[in-house]
Formats: sequence, structure tokens, C-alpha cells
Amino acid sequence: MSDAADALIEHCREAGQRITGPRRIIANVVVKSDDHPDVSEIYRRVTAIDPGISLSTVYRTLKIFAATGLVERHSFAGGRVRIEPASEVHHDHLIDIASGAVIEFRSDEIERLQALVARELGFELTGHRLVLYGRPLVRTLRRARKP
Amino acid sequence: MSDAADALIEHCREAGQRITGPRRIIANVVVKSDDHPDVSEIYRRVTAIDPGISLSTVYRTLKIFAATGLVERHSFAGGRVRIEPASEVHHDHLIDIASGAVIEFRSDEIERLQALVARELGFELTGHRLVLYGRPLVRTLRRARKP
DNA sequence: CTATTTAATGAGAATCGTTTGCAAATGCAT
DNA sequence: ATGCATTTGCAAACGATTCTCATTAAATAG
Repeated sequence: MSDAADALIEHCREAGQRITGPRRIIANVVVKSDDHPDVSEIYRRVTAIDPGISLSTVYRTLKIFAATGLVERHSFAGGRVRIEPASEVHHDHLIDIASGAVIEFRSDEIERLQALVARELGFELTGHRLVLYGRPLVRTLRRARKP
Repeated sequence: MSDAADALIEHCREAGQRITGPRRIIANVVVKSDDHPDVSEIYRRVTAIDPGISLSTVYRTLKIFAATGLVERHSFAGGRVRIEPASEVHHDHLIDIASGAVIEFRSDEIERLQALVARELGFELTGHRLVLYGRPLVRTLRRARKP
């Protein structure tokens, strides 16, 4: 239905994959997930639409989508794998340790330094993984200044 | 036996832990592991010294050492947990995608930027996890220039 | 040095997320 | 519609890690 889901499906067809009911549904669920859900959450959302779809199919389909570069699978902090639709622009993640929320960010400066560091060590940087963990800054209430 | 292992053991005692045979051996194996082995590799090394030590004990002991801050447990690229003795200086890792080797590095500049980025997003940086993946630079053989 | 107390161990079962084997169902080209 | 390869659902298998619990060993008191 969704534009992006159609694109995802189209990519699959081009990759020689059959377009099946489950795959359509999973594609739709994934593209409208902007909250980095884990697989069981995806499964929950998928079965809310079609209760007949099995967990294996969700896993298998996500793997195919990932292989085609259509979704990304992150494994933050030793936990379970979390899913996000692939986006044009690369970004890294900051985890709010208070709420567990995942915030996306991007820093060209950091990227540049990474490549530099790798080169200094004698490597060509082929990828990286940066996750920041942080606690929300308490917006310090402006205290009335004593004159 | 080793200086560092003694320190590790001493920390444990101070933390109210009993100093047992298995713990001594595991401590020794860990401190002389500069290659970021995974748990089963640690187990292999430990049982090479005392075949009676169980895998559960290795896991339990590593967890205790980690809790005391004496060893660090990393989970690179969706794989198994890998162990390293805690070091004074913080560092990040670069994985050689050709060999799987783990290289340690440190960049104050990157650290600084991370804190900055976090602050801009409204967070106080409490931790981070940076892993670079790279392919060894082929040291381009200086080709004889045709004059 | 031995007895007492209490924590640590070994062996295996249990758990968790993920993957796999297989028979039945389905997509798609004809 | 027909045939056939691909997908599916189910359940069993899996690998890493954790747990259970009876047994053993460390620290402590006597």
C-alpha cells in the first residue's frame, strides 16, 4: 500500500524473490516502523494484520530484506536484534539509558575522523558502528539570580 | 602467579569473594589474554590447566570479574561475547575484516566529539561503543616510475 | 588442627532468540 | 488451469548463556 513498501517489494521482485502475502505485510510493517522495533515486536505487528503468519517467516523475510539492503539489523548493547528500514543517509544511534529510546544522529566530523584513524592504523575503513549512551540532560531550571 | 592476576584476585577478596582454585586459574588466563578471546576460548585455556573446571564456573567467574570492573565483555558484530582484561585507559576497537583480529585504538578527538554530539541532542554522555571495521591497506608497492 | 558455616562448584537441565528440516501451500510462467 | 520451484507453518534443533541443586571447598571459630 505504502509508497516505500511498494519500493521494497519491487526490489525483492527484481532480486528474483517471489512476492507473497506475508512478504507484503512484513514490508508494510517494516517501512512504517520508525522506532527500531525488535523482531518479536515486528511479529506482533505482523500478526495483528494476519495472525496466520509465523515467526519463522518473519525472521526469514527480514533476513532477505536485510540481504537486499532494504532493512538494517542492529544489535544494541548485547540485547536482541532491532530492525529499521534502510535509509538513504547513514546515521548512528544514541540510546537514552533512562527510557531505552533510540535516537538517530549523524556527525560528518566523527565519520571523517574514523576514516582517518583507520588509515593511521593501516586499514581502509569499510564500516563502523557507533552507539552513544546518554542520560537526558535535566534542563537546569533557571534559578532566580540574587542581585 | 602473575602480578596482574594477583591484583585481580585481591580485588575479589576485597569484594568479599572467596578465592578459589578455579578463580585463580581463570584470573590468570584472563590477564594474559591480550587477544580478546570469547568465552569458549577462555574455557579451552582454563581446562587446559585444570580439566575439571566447568563452563558454568567460567561464565560465573567472568561475570563476577566484570561486575568488579576487572574484565570487560564486548559483543562485536552480532557475534559472541569477547573478553578482555580491564585496562587503565579507555580504548575502542577496530576489527580487521580480513582476519577477524581486534586492534585497540584511542582517539581523544573522537571522544570529544561524541560528548559534544550527545550534548547537542540533549544528553549527558554516559558511555559509548565504537567499533570500526576495516580491510588492511595493501602497502602499495612503490612502482618504478618511468622517467 | 578440626568443626562449623557459608559460598562456590560441576553437571546438566532450562531459557532465550534465532535457525532449520520438512511436508503442505502458494506464486508465477506457461 | 497446470506444473514446478519457492515459500510457508510447524515443530524440532540450535548456540550461547543462565539457572538449579546436590556436593565440595573456603573462610572462620573454637
